[in-house]
This record gives sequence, structure tokens and C-alpha cells, in this order.
Amino acid sequence: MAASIKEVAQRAGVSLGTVSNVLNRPDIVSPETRKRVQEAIEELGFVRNDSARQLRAGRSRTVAIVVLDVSNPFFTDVVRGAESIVEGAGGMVVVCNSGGDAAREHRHLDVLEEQRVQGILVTPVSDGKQPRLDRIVTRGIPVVLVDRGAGLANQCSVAVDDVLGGRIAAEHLAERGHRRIAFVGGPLALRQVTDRRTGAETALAELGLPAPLVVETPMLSVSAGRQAADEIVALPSTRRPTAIFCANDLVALGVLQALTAHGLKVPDDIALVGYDDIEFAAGAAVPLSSVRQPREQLGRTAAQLLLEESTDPEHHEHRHVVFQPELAVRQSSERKRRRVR
Amino acid sequence: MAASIKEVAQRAGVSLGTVSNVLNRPDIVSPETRKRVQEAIEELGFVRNDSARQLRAGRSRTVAIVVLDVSNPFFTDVVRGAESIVEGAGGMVVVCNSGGDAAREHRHLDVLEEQRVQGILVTPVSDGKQPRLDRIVTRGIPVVLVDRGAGLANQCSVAVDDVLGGRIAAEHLAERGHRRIAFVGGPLALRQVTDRRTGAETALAELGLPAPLVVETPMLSVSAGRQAADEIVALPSTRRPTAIFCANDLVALGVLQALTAHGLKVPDDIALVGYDDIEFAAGAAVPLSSVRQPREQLGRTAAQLLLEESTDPEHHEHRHVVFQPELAVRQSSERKRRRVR
DNA sequence: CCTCGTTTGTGAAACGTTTCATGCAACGGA
DNA sequence: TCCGTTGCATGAAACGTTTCACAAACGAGG
Repeated sequence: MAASIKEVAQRAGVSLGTVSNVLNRPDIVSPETRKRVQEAIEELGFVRNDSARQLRAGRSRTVAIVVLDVSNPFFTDVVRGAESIVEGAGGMVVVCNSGGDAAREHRHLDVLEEQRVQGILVTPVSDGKQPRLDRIVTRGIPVVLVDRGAGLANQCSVAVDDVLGGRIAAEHLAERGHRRIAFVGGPLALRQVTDRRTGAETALAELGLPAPLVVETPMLSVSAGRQAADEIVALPSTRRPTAIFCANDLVALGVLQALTAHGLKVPDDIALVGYDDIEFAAGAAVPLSSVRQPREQLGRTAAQLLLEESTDPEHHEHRHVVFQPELAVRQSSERKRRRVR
Repeated sequence: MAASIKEVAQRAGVSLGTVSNVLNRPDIVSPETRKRVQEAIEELGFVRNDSARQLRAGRSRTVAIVVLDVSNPFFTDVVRGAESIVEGAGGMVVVCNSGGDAAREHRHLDVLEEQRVQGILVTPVSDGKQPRLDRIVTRGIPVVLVDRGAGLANQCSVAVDDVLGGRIAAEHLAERGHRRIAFVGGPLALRQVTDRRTGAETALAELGLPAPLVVETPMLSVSAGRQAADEIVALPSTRRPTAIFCANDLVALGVLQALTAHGLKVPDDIALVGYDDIEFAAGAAVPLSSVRQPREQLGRTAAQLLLEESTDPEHHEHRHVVFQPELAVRQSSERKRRRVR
């Protein structure tokens, strides 16, 4: 059933090595033999056994990307960016989902290490030391951290300046005349979340404005956003913020939905700014202002760094690429009508 | 650098086979030797080489799922369902994205075949004959079709009755008093799309209502939905539908956004029903009525069928599981106010 | 005619596992 | 004492490739 190179050789009346040559260096074998071999391959429905190939050759053409949340459009866009580069180089991308769970992340990394993949792009669940990643790196498998500032120096990283992103969002809202601003997102243990918060707080402090009300959520999801908005709506109107900056767009969409359900108008009653600029942000019924990250670019760059290190590990120097976010201004943070009129 | 079983054996002062036994059948080796071996493994940082293991053992613990669109939350939920089952059985899921492109789908399937994965869950791009899939099946790799009625009998499939789904949506809108109903979605070559349309048309015909206006979109995305809505808004109000049934939620969200932008109220001016009931549907600013598919359940069942076939190919009989969709009624299709009041 | 280089094909070794037949020692029962 | 078991470890074969040193055939140049 599973035809091997040996049977192909037999059928084509050539040696085993010749078949391998047809497969890997077709140019060094004469046209006629090549043809005969190819016919045999065709007839037998032969398909290379990648395990054997990899065992002998030591290399794999598979790049893995381990994402925090496969349901978050932000990550699927990063994946698409990585795919475009890796497939262009003749490789293949597989996606693994940690779902924010450290145990699952570990399981995935273990299996990927056993598989000796060509390299791993990963947004780790936690920020601390990563003995697993370190071991993988010392084994010679390149690792690139995605959307995570590089703590350690033994791997490349690509990220977006989240502190700047938070700053931009806060300055935008301040410039629109808002004084009472809330920050919604969590868990605060996530680096991305704290960076965005820090940026916003710093900017407000510099402008002499009060620190934002921080509402922590258990995760970055639509439903978490909805619950947070319920809390905010329950505040007495004198303390209720006039603007909310959310740690990502999923949360912002949840907030938007809950505010609307409570009869509050966005942006007239409360302005809203999200983060990531996923497609659903622009498509929301009140189009969402959002801090845009170059999502696909993030994936592309990460993949490029990985391939670079993989191709020439000797001369490779680890790099840390940081992109600048920019604000996409939409209706959810338009100037309040009462001020315009 | 890459410690092998042989070096572990040497260090522990045992034979090569004993190390393998510690790894695979720890119970048949005496506690003391086991301990010595495990220490050696620890000290050398040994990690099994999966290529060699697989080459020899013939089996893999990796299940692949090839999805049409990794950015569509519908598929990410199916993935999560499959993950829960496969990981429960000690396996691992990798996700491959065809992006609706037949060539990429083929590339992925080829590589997966070379890798001799344990099995493949796939929503194929096209409906016709699938020589590649047939070959994979004859090689002994189980394949389960996801969200695709089974044309051929040589594999299992799980799907949702899309004709019924279309019927449910149409009957719901008719019951709400709508007479002029539009269907938005495409490309019409996609089985899912035509089934949903057929169901709607059949239902309307049975009720003696006029056939729906069909607006075909080039793909099932938010932006495609926006463009389709622009077309509909441009119609003279006497011909303009009072309700729109969309082939999926992404399209429906686009339609919703465009209608709102044109100043039309949902559901008062135009009612809206989507399909899939993704999380963003309930979270939209006008919560979207939607035909719910058991997304995770779809993934779970597919994975179960796959593992079943994989475990016991002899006694396995291919099955075709069809789920019933149900309607989640929300604000976007509430009874028109002018009729209620 | 000899030598040399080129082109093309060969055969065996090696990659790191798993598996299986076999060896060896110790033990209990008759 | 002998035999049959039992428990544990061994060593070699096999999985399907890639790679590499080498051989065969051939023509060209001296």
C-alpha cells in the first residue's frame, strides 16, 4: 500500500539512489531516466515519507506558530502574514492554539520540539523565564517572540510599542476634551495590557489630567467587555467616565454593545477607543476608533527573522523589531456634538 | 547537542532497548533502572526524535484540520471543538488555512500526506471529485469532511442541515410579516451558500410568497456584505426588501454596518438574519438574529469519528452526521415597531 | 594508444527510534 | 536436584530516506 522509493526504483529499473536524485536534484539525472522514474512514481502513487526524509536530512520545512487565542482576529491576521512569507519560501505553517493556558502551551512546545520543526513563532502566555523556550533555542531551533518585548537576548522578537499605543489613545481622547477617562482590560498580568495602560496613564499625567479609572477584566473577550461596561454604567453620573480606552477591540466591542443596551450613545455620552483595529472594529455599527497594529506585517517580519536565522545560524544576530502603532479615528470617538454645535 | 537514546543508554549504563522501554512501557522495567535512565534523560536534556519514532512505529499523533478561512470565527470554534477531543486522547491538532484557495489546499494536503498524519479534518474548497482526498484515503489516512455534505461514500462527514437552516430563517421572517425578502451571499458555487438559499426559497414558495431577491457576493466577508447592502439601499423603496437573510454572519455584519451608515434602522426599516451565530453576532450593536450551528460540537464530532476510524479501521463504517440548526432570535429581526404599537 | 575529465548511475552507510526473539538469573514447587 | 516460571535486560533488525565515495562509459586531447 505505502509504496517506497525502493519499489519505485525496482519498477523503473534503476537504483534507489537515482530515484532520490530525481526527487531532490532532477538536473543531475539524464532526461530519459528521469522520465522513466517519474512514470513509475506516477503509476505507484508514490508519496515521499517525510519522517524518513527528515530523520536522515535533519531538516524540516514546517514552521509553527503558537498563538494566545485562535479566536482573536488579531492573531489570525498575524498568522496570515507569516503564512505569506513561509509559503513563499516553500515551507508550511501550522497553527497551534494555547488558548492562554500555560499547560497547553507547554504541551505544544514539547511536541514541536519532538518534531524538530524548522522554527517556532510564539506569543508566550507568561512573561517570565521560559526554560522550555531556552532549551528549544539551545537545541538549535530558532524561536521568534511575537507581540512580546524581548526579555532575554537569545532570540529575536517583533512587537509593537504598546506604551506608545496607550499614549496615543489617551492623548486623542484628551484632545477631544475628555477629562474622566477609563481604562478597561485585563488580566493585568499580561504585558500587552499593562503596557497600554502605562502609556495612557503617563500621557494623562503629563497633561495634568487625573489618572484613569481602571476596570480589570478576567480576559480580553467580548463578554468580559460587556460585564465591565455594566460596572461602569452603574457608577453615579458624576463619577462616570466620558471616555473609555479598551485594551483590545474584543473588549471594546463588548463595551459598545453593553453601553448601547443601557441606552447610552457612543460617542455622545461616552467615547470609545479600542486596540488592534481588527476588521470587526471598522465594521461595528458605531465604527470603532482603534489603535492599529500592523498585524500582517508583524507576522511577515517574524517569519522573515525566523527564516533568516534558520538559513544562516552562524552569522545571525538576534534582532528586536518594534513597530509604531497609529490611531484609526472613527465615529466612536468623534468630537462630542454638544461641543461642535 | 542533540542527545539520542544511545547516549542516554551509555550514560545510564544500560542497553538502548531499555531506554526505549522506559519511554514507552515504564512498567516493565525495574524501578531502579528506570530511575537511573530517567536521571540520564534529565541530565542530557534528551528529547525524543519524533521522525525516527514515527518512521519506525508508522503512526503519528497529529491530527490536521484544514479550514476554509482561519479568520472566520465559525471555523476557529470548530477548531476548538476538535482540539478538545484530540487533546483528550493525547494527540495534537495543527491548523492549516486554505483561505478558500484550491492551490493552497492542495499544497497543504500534499504535505500532510507526506507527513503521514494520523488523520485530516477538512472543509474542502470545492465540491467536486477530490482525487487528492481519494488518494489519501486509500493510503489509509482517515479523512472526515466538515460542514460539507458527503458526496462520496469513502469517508465520514459531519454537517449541519443548511437547507433546513435557510428554511428556518425564511419562515421566521415571513412570520414577522415580511413579504419582500432578500438573500445575500456567495459565491453561489459554495455548497453552504446554495443550500441556505434553496431552503429559504423553498419555504417562501410553500408560503405563497414571492421568491427572494438574490444578491451574490464574491466572498463571505464583512466588506462583501457592506457592498451588497449598498446595492440594496440604492433600490427604489417600492422594490427594496424589508428583510435580508445573509449566508453568514460576517456578511450580515457588513450589511448591518452599511445600512446604519445609510441611515436605515435595523430592524425597523429592514430586518436582518445571519447565519452561524458567531460571538460577534450577539455582540453587535444591534444584536443579530442568526441561525445557530453547533460549531464546537461539529468539531468534536468530526474528531471523534476520525479517532474512531483511526483506532479500528477494520470495523469502521463511514457515517454522515447531520445536525439541526436552530434560530437565535435577537433584536435585528424583532417585530417591526409600527406593527407592535 | 594512453590519460584525463565529465557525465551518469550505483550501493552502502547512516539517521534515531521501536520491536522482538533471546539470554540470564532467581525463585518456587515437586 | 531439577524444571518450569517469572522478571528484567539485551542486541540486532527494520522503518524509508539522503548522501557520499566510487564505478562505468564515453569522448577529447596529447
